[in-house]
Amino acid sequence: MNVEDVLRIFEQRGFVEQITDRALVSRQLAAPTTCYIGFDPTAKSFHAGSLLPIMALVHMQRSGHRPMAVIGGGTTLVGDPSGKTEMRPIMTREEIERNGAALKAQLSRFIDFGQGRALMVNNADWLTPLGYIDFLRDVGRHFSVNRMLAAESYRARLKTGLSFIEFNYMLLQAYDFWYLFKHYDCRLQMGGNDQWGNILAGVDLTRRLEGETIHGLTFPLLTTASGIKMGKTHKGAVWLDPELTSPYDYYQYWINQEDSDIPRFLALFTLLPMDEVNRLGQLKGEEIREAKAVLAFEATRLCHGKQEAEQAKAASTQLFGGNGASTTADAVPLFPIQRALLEEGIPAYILFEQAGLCKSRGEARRLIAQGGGYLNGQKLASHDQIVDVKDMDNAALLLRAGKKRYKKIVVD
RNA sequence: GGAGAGGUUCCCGAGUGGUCAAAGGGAGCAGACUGUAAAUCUGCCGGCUCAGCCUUCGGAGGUUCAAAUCCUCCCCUCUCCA
Repeated sequence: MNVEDVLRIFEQRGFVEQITDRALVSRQLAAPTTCYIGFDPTAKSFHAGSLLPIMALVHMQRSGHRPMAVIGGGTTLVGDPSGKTEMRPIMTREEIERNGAALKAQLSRFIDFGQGRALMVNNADWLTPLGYIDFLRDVGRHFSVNRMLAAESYRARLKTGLSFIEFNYMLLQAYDFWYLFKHYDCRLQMGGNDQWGNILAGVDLTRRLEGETIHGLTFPLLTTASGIKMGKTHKGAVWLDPELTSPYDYYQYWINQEDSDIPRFLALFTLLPMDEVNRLGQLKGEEIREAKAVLAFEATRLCHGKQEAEQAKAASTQLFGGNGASTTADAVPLFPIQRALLEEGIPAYILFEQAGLCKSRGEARRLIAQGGGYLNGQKLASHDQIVDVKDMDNAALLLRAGKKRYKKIVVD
């Protein structure tokens, strides 16, 4: 198979923060290489924050390499302290296993696991049978506590406290890398920059145990231009699971990104050729909206498929296209309500709360009082205005909270 | 194990007997301005049947007309010592 220069692709697209040795990695990647990224099964779905590593695996595969996704079923039992200020709650095995299975299915949307073109393994398989004494003798002896304490990831935790179980995390991840090298000839580990210390530990361990040099590469830790962690919104995380975050909301998440993030995000989160990325990235002023629409469409297409992406785009165009919103828009999140309730009539603020547009009735009252509540495009004058069947339009009601949040109410 | 400091509303952080649903900042929400952007300005920002009521200041008791504030016990965190 023809191997493309994936390192150059990574560099052009902004995937690289640190690299163990550029020349060596470049040489390694001249031939098909097995590489891995670890994912923590702490939830049953990935969120937008995991998209960067996922895209990295996509590029690896497209360039003729063999990506491995390692589900951290074993390491999650311990809890990675890197980049955290608090100890993470330790999860039960059942939870972790359930999550791992769901993540596997989700990753298959991005990567082809057929015919050994990519692999997915769970480190619980080799970590849980480890014996403590053997592990200490074989692996523990190669680690210098002095050096571990010097690592940024631990240094930050020294102030707030670090439990012994967390302190062991680095050894386990190092052992993973060695194990994957040994059993799958995996020679490159990638990860977020907070993983740098852990990756190096694996490289070191493998050198000591095998006398072989393997490699590491980290991605920049993405924050949006306003410094917020990637993939978070007021509603919490933006999930890749359409049940948790609808394709419409997913599309909206991307199209609402700040101007200054657009060039970077187009390179990272779409597969468009760099010529196109550069062209779109140079648009100025109002034209940036075009670039945002492309970003949103491409990102949604990668995650949910073309059809969903087109629906999300159509709904967004209708809702925000200037002609005013209408109940005919498809793909707007629905909220079913019992017919009887609507026939009786329901105060507007209660409807907003029930449809999930407001967290509490009090919030709904405030929203409407401040002029942010709309019914079928009409501003609501009073929070206790009664909404009933007579307000239906095309057998639906279109609620809007503020400028951007829509919900279509349909009869159950 | 010993000594000290501390646990406040989503986060940071004031408050040390009533005027406290609790300063200030951040985040968030809404309005204005715009381009479904940013910045800025304004308002909101525990719940409810909302000019009133109910539940909050680590947990459980107690003192008091009245407690986030005082007392007792317990849990947890941090610092120093062992």
